[in-house]
Amino acid sequence: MTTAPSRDERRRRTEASILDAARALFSDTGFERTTIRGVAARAGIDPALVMQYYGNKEGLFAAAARWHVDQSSILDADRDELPVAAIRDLLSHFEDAADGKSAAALMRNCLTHPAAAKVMRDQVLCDRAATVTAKIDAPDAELRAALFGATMMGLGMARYLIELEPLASASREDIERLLAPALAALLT
Amino acid sequence: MTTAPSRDERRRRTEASILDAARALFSDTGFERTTIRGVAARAGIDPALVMQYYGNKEGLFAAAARWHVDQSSILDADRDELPVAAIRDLLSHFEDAADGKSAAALMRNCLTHPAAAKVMRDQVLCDRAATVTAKIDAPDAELRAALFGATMMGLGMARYLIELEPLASASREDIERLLAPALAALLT
DNA sequence: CGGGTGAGTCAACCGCTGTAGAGTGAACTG
DNA sequence: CAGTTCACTCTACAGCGGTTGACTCACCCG
Repeated sequence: MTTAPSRDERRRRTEASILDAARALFSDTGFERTTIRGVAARAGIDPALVMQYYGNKEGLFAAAARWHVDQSSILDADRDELPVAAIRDLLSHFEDAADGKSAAALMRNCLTHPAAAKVMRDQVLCDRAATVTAKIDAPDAELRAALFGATMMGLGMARYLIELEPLASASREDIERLLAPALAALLT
Repeated sequence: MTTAPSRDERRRRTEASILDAARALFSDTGFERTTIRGVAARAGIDPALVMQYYGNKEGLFAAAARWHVDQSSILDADRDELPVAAIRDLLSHFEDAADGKSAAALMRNCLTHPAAAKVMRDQVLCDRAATVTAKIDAPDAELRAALFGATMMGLGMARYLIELEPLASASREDIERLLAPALAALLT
């Protein structure tokens, strides 16, 4: 038998279970259809505790729906490697056990929730577009980068949120093989 | 001065103004944040009248958010014309004064509303993918068509819903010129 | 051991929103 | 002109859901 967890340990685990539950619900059913009561029930605690830790529903959402940009492999890829790097980056993001739900929660709500829309537009699309823009030397570089980003977003939504077949169950290799040339065509 | 409108005429105008108001709100703020009261206020009538005409909120949404597939120009395009035809089709759809709001309402909610998701997946993405699949003669035709559809969806969302610059204010010609080769690369 | 701190609970409030039912007055019909 | 239909309104209900404040109890510290 294990020793009883300390108070701090308990708190950390509770917060984590709240975030897990919130990510699952926000990413599956969206912000509006997710209720504090639902999150609390899934986490096995009282709704008021969620409020105590995150202030309000917006705060919970902000904590649960993030896009982890830490080490994106597109930063140190040159132009020819960019398509493959971007695809791998996106797929890894969604299939990562820890970050996947968080990314899905953000993307699921980016069309209907103001805060999610802002993060998506400013941090995800614009920042990456700037990176892409810097790497290509063609007229209309910004527009090409924006189309690049739009395509990647469409891929993520169709595969992971809408679960469009056969895209949803295709292998990473097949997606890379077919999509990379198309992305490359955007950059030249 | 004009003669007083007949009862039928009044009714038609009222229904149209309700649908207009509903499309504007559904496409701007999404299904959940749109209220029957808000629609009624915008249409200048009583909330109960909305219920009387459309039964409930779901019925109103179903009537307001549609994808008009009547004459899609991708049907009689051969493989080489497909990219340009698909782009023109999408842009026309959204920029059409009558259908644009309706299409935006559907797309805005396709990640968070079950009925919108179903229409988007089955009628828009799958049907068009089948059309595309039939026109290309390559291995992985279905997957290519799905990626094609995902890219088009990403374009629509980024340009019209997220309004990502410089994509949102780019000319149709520039988008065609840059994106068509990329789509073509998906089909070969 | 005894006071304090903080995790977690309970019960309740209250505004919003979808929805229902009765009512009203003007337009149509015979 | 009398009766009927129908567009439209008013009022009210009922449940859901975010949010709150007081409470309980176990753990930590001096």
